[in-house]
Formats: sequence, C-alpha cells, structure tokens
Amino acid sequence: MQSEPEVTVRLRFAPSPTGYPHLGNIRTALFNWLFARHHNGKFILRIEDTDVTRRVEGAVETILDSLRWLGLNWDEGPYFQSQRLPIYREIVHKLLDEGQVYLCYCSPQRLEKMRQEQIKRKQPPKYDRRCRDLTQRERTQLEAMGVTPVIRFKTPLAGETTFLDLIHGLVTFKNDTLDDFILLKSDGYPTYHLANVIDDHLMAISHVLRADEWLSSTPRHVLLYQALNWQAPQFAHLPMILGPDRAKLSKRHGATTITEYQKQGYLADAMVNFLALLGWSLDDHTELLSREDLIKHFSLERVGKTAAIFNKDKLEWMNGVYLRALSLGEFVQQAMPFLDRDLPETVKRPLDNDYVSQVLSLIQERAKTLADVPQLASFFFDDVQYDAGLLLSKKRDAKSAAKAMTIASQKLEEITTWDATTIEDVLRPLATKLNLSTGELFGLLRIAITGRTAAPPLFQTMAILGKGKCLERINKALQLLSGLC
RNA sequence: GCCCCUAUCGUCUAGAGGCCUAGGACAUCAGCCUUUCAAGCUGAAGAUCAGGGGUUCGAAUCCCCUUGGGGGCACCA
Repeated sequence: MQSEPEVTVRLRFAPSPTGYPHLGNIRTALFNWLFARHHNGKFILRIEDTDVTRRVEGAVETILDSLRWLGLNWDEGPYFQSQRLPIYREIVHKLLDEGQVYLCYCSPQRLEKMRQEQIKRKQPPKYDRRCRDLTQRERTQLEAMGVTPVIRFKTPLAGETTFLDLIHGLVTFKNDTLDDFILLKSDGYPTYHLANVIDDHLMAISHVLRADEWLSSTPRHVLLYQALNWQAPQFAHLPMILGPDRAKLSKRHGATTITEYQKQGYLADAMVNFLALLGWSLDDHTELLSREDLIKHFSLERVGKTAAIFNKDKLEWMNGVYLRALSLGEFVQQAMPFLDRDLPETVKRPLDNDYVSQVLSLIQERAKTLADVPQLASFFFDDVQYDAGLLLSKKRDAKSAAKAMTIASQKLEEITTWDATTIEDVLRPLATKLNLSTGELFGLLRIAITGRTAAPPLFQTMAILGKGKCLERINKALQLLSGLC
C-alpha cells in the first residue's frame, strides 16, 4: 500500500470584493478547485474584504454566482476577513511585543511626498524606515499629538529570501529591495499581506495558487511566516491572462465580468473547458475535456509559465461544440430562457415547449451561443420582414418569380400530409418544370418563408412552420412582387 | 529607476538534448458535401523555435548576454 490519503490538501480561492470577477480571477478559482478535487482535498472560499474604501456593492454575490454557475463548489466558507479582525490584531500585537514589527506614525502625505522625491531621483520608491527605531519618548510624543499609527514589518536589512514556487522553481529576492510594509492599517484593518498569511495558516491551506502578479510580494509573506514561526504553504504562481492589448486584465479594457458570459449564452461546461486550457494543457492534441477529465488529469507540472491572451473565437467554437453535444431536450431547456428574454414582446408567452423543441432541432447546430438562438429562430415565432428586392435576382425578374411562387403555392395547397419529405417531393420536380435550378426555386421560397437568404433547411422549416403559415407567407411575397411588376 | 517573472505559427499550446525538415487547436483561405446557412470532411497557408554567444558528436530544449513582453515597487488587493 503506497497510496496515502491526501487529506492535507487544502486550497482556497480568496477574491477581494473590490470588483466583479473576470476571466482571470475565475481561472485562478478553477485551477484551485481542480487541484483540490484532483487530490481529493478541500476547496475553501474566503472573501478578502479588508479594504473598506474600495468595497463594491454586489461584488460578493457576483463572486458566489460565478462560482455556482461554473460548478466550482466550495467545501468551506465563505469566510470574511472583515469578521476576523480580532484575530489579526492579536497576532500582530504579539509580533509587536516581540519587536518584530513597529508602530509607524508617518502621515500618508509625508509618505507620498517621499515617494515622489524618490521617483524624481530615480530611486526605487521605498519607505525610509523613519519610525523603525523610534524611542519610547518619541512615540509618546507622537501619540500625544493624536496620530494613529500603522504597524509595519521589520524587514531584515540584509540577506535574501528564497522560496520554491511549484511552477517557477526557486525564486530569490534580496531583502534590501524590500521595504517595511504595512501589516495593520490605521483603520484597524489588516493589509492583504498580514491577513492572507494569517488566514492561510489558520485555515491550514496547503497550496497557494494565485496569479503571477503576487510573485513579487511572496518574499514578504515568506518573511512573515518566518517571523511567526509558521510553516509556509507551497506556492504556485499562475500565468496571467492578458487583455488583447497585452496588459493585465482590468475593467478598463472591458474585462468582462464572468457572469456576463452566461448572459451571452456560453455554457458553463464550455467555459470551464476553455479556461482550463488557458495556461494548462493535457498533451499535444486534446482540446475537449469534461469536468471529470480535467479533475483526473490536472497537475501543476503541466501549467505553463507564460501569460496568455484569451481568444474569444476559440471560446465560441468550443461553446458551439458543447451546444451541439447537448441532447435536444437539454438544448431546449438551456435555450428557453434566452428565447423568453430576446424574442420580440409580441410573441405570445409562454412558448410552447413542443413547438420550440421542433424549431430548435434545426437551430442547435447553427448556434455558437445560446444568445444566438432567438435571432436564428425568430421567423418561426414572428412575422417575417424583408426587403422585397430580395425576391429578385439576376436570373429572376419579378414576373418569373411571381409565376414560380404562384405555381408552388398551388402545388403546396394540394398537399394533405404536411411533412418535409412530401414538401420536397412536390417542390423538387417543380424546379425542373419551371426551368429553374433547385437553388433558384428553393432560394426564392426560402426568402418568402423565412425572410432571409440563410436559414435552416427549407423543407423541414416549412414542415414545422405549418401549411397555413407557409401559404400565408408565400402569398405575402406574391403581393410584394406585384408591387415590383 | 529598481526588483521579479517570462519568450515556439495572428491567438491558445505540444515539445523536459537526438523521435522536430517543430505537432495539435482556434481563426484564415481553398475544395468536397449541399436548396442557402451551419455542421462535417479534406487540403493549404502560417513559427529562420526573439537575437547573439557558449556547452555538446548533436539544442526549440542546458548556461550567459542583449532585446522584447508582463508583473511588482500604496494605510489596494
């Protein structure tokens, strides 16, 4: 027996509710989830709401909705850091007693000015440690002036900090390039650095999978773990997802909130599959992987190091693949809300499930997203509207078009069994008789019936639409044609 | 300015010294199928593996430098 139960694997997704989650955030969540599930571990959700000023209304709900939509179920949480303030304070005060941190009374204004000057002198902007060695007297004085201090970490002045990143390997930072970062803000809230270290330890997180942007703050965290005499978790910094302009994804360039993709008609499974392939791959040819496949095969060794620009075309393609793989029943179920939402108000609700099902059997392989469905299927529900000129072509003047349609109409009228085969049996020979190519005749009818030049197969369309509607529309086309004669 | 990460087709990627005259996918183009569209199938084009030095019998793969890209340097996460 060499397989031990890996009960110690505990991963967390720790978003901050300062905005709505985008592709990059969720990709991080997905990798954490996949890693946890692969190792039969736990996936924990923690909300890092320690910035009161940047809190965004509804962000937490959107985060939860996003995870639920994609099926990234969590085992614990959500924990809220704002509810754990006493824990952070207690620990940071212990550090204060030990002299590993110190009170800093510098005003934000002074710090800002200091930074400006450093930048002007082409120096790296770093806190100048003015308060690091204050005497008790000086402290009392400042305190008396009513200055609320922050607590800073006493970063070692020399030496270096090295840690093993599971994706990047060993990474080393010289300690003198780090400054004395703030642990506790003057409003009593911890900074990210403090809270994430404490919580990851207290929540027994075994692996921290987060975006690459955190790599440079990891030495601070490592130093903190050392100061607290705690064992640091394993780190793995994931490649970032960049916008089309190659810059970090942000609201600025329309970093779409993940739930927006749901509204745009993407399937959760397709999204998960697609996201998994942004920075991870199974081999040199597998593109389509089910959730189970992903869990089974996911590993950090196969996570890449280079940032990726997300390719919407490929997402669309993949969504189409997933859409087509659905059973008709599932497709109907998924598409129904979109029909409800986007079909013109004049279309009677509720939509008839049977009819919708027939219609969608023709739409399914033509839709790339569920949001395409109403538009692709609209003529099945609503009257057709088109430019009469469409009925004409180089080889087809108004007169011959009218003639063709009149005869077609008569022939169709005679049909008693209204199904696709019968309709085809009637119309196909008619083309020859009228000395038209099948394309010509069917194209003409297609416009009359659907109002467009590109539509699902004509005979099936007509069969579903029903005899009455078809004849009615041919009639309408005839009227339009008479106006052109 | 300093620090860190990184570098294979337009994009996502395979490649862990010889299997690579670099493979797959999306997108693009062409053909087939066909009543249009879509789907499907076939094929094409597309990467001097950023550049330059090494190491080696042999490098996309290892090392160094340069360059490019990204990230970080807040009482934001």
